[in-house]
Amino acid sequence: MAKAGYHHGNLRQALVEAALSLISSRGAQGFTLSEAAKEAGVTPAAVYRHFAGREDLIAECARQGYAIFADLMEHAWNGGKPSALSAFGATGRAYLAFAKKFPGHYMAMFESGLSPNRSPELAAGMARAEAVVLKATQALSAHIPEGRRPPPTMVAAHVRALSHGVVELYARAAPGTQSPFTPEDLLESGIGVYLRGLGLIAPDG
Amino acid sequence: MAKAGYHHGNLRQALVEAALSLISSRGAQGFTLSEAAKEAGVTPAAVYRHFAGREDLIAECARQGYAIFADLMEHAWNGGKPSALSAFGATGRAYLAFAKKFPGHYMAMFESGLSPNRSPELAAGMARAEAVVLKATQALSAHIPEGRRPPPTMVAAHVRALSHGVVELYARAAPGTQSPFTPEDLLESGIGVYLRGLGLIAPDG
DNA sequence: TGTACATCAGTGAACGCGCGTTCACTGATGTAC
DNA sequence: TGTACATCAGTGAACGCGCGTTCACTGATGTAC
Repeated sequence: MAKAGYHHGNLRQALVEAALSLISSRGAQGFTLSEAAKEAGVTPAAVYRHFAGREDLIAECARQGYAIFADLMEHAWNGGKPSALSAFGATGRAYLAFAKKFPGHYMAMFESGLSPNRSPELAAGMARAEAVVLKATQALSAHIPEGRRPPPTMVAAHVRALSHGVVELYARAAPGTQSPFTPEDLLESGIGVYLRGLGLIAPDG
Repeated sequence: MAKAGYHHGNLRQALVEAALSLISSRGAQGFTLSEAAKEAGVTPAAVYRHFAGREDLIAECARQGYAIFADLMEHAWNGGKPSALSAFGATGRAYLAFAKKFPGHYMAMFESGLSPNRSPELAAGMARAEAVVLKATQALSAHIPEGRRPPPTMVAAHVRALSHGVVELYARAAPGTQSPFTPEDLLESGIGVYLRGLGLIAPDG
């Protein structure tokens, strides 16, 4: 953690954090390598000691994001305890909490336009995060009345889409797209109605 | 439509169309004024005869987008005929169809980061489009059993979020985020479950 | 129909800027003896 | 403990590039007479 002098000490992570901060305020497209270097107190050329280039730095942001995201989701799911339903609700809240607390990571993961297939590490992070969501929807699926049991992958996609939509439209300080409801309320209530539609909550509950 | 020679004839609209094409392929952030000018067969400086600058050109794309969008939504809603429920489904399909058919407009409207409040014209377009959605959810609301009738603005927000999420995650040729379902199927089924949750479709329907 | 002239949509050169990336280098660190 | 040396993280200058924007200009168009 020695910070002064010629050698930075922990430049790699400092660059990642500078990049995350810039991405969250300017978007992944608007982020520049030079600015990240400057914010870390270092020459642009120094970045190339640690990353192959601009894209590689963004990819590392995404990679760390997937790791945090998957951890948070797994922790929220908690093996489906105390009940699949309540644990499912917890993962929904965790999704939104992640997006709000780590906007730079979220943007690097879902809005940077870079493919998770660009490196095995990225793909693995993505897969791990997705596995949690799928596991949760599968567990939930067992409680759905047989007649109206959509494929768990479809339920997962619905929930992902709703969550992502709430984040994009209502959880950002987006100018002009305000709403009288908090994103938390919107997601909670939206998922509530959806689960009722699946027969997982009593119609009058 | 005279196209040859020194004067272009309809440069303003040609620039808008070039911009839309570029935005849809590179994103609103990645779009450049110079490239749009080149694609329209004109010097970058010529753009300034018709637009105040880069941002103004993007804003015009968004403005035209809101107009098309509101028209499509109104047409789909069709005064709530033959039934509020079926008309509502039509507006959902229209939303997705718009996003797929006019990706440049969609991105300029919802992903460019520019505020609808930057000009009265933009704000009006936005408001008109939103009014259609709200009208539809209000009409729908009348058929919801009283006990579980959320505010229509909340229902509108849920539907918007789900639609936007489906577009962003599943309707783009997004690398690595594939799904075995078409975006159309996802939106249709997702809204179906949701409406069931509101008590608008019979539980076993 | 023909000419003079006002209008204005486009040109092309220039500007200052910040970008990503490269390169030979230099200064700090840490290890071998 | 002290010295020589290998390692390597950072510097700083340079590159070519494309950007948005400005400016004086010029060529085409259309109108008045």
